[in-house]
Amino acid sequence: MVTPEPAKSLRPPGDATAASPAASVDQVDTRYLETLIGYNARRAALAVIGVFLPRMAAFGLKPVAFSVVSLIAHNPGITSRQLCAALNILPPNLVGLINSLAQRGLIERLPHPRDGRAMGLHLTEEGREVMAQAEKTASALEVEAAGRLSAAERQTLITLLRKVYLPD
Amino acid sequence: MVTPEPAKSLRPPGDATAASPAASVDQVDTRYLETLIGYNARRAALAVIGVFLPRMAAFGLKPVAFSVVSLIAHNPGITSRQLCAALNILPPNLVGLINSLAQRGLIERLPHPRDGRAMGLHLTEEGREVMAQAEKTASALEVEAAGRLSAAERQTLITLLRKVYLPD
DNA sequence: TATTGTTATACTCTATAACTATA
DNA sequence: TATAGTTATAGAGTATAACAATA
Repeated sequence: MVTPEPAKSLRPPGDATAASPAASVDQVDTRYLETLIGYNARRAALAVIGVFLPRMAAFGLKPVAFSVVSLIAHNPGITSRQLCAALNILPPNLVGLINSLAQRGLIERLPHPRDGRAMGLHLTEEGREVMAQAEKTASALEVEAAGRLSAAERQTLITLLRKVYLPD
Repeated sequence: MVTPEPAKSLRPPGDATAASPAASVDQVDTRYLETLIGYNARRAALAVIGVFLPRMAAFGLKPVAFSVVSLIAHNPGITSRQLCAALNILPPNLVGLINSLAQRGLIERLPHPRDGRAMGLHLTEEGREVMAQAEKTASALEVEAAGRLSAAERQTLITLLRKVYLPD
């Protein structure tokens, strides 16, 4: 018998890097990747978005669109440039989104009170109604997406994540 | 004077939703979005990737490629299908990546010991050398990316993130 | 019949350069 | 000159359908 028995899923605590050339893998060892914040943050974000997408499809809002409309709701008169800075979006990529939101009647562009180049963004009455429901859904969805976390753990997680991506 | 004074950055604790039609925004209020785990996780992941990309460009490895090579390093003989399942990648999107890694001489495909359809993936000697440096860089980069977090906080963050995206 | 790896392809997301109008 | 918004376009990332070889 040249072929060894299938490797047991339990590997030495050190590592499994040294193995025979023709080895096969039973249980995939992801322990190293799981020591990296970037890896875990990305996996967690994609998992939450996976729950977010089908639920928010009822409102026709994908994650970025939801963020944009939410910021307009809480910052009446915000400009495209301010949205881009706050959400790390590039201006050309926001144009189409703003257009479609305006066409759907969720937002409207009013002239900026002090800068003739800029447009202040505001929710329409329909936009306010849709967003009230959408934010309610998004907040409820949090519990479902992070079902194994207690309220205190959720707060801790958010605090730590903000420390990662916020300057200072 | 019809135009009101620019709104102060301090807003009432309740919210700033109600404001005059022609209002302009001084400081953008992102407090609602920051109550959402998905929003924070996505922002944090993008921030870490922003540090990761230029540093790992020296090895010619972007995040997904790094994850793939790392899993091959720690799981010699892993198959494409297993990589896809572990990293949530779709098979057609892995083909080109595996090809380029093989062409660069970092990995090699050996026949699977017990499944004639599958190929076991292994690092070459050069792949082992590159990956040793790459993982060293990635781990050092963690401290830089999460500079404001203590070691204990980093561990807490990782534990909480895993609870979000891992089943069970 | 089910699965591995693959091709072809489409769709979405993100990035860069350049233009206009206002400041 | 600098900035807000826009256009056009390119590139990267991600998705589905269908196929050949093997289980």
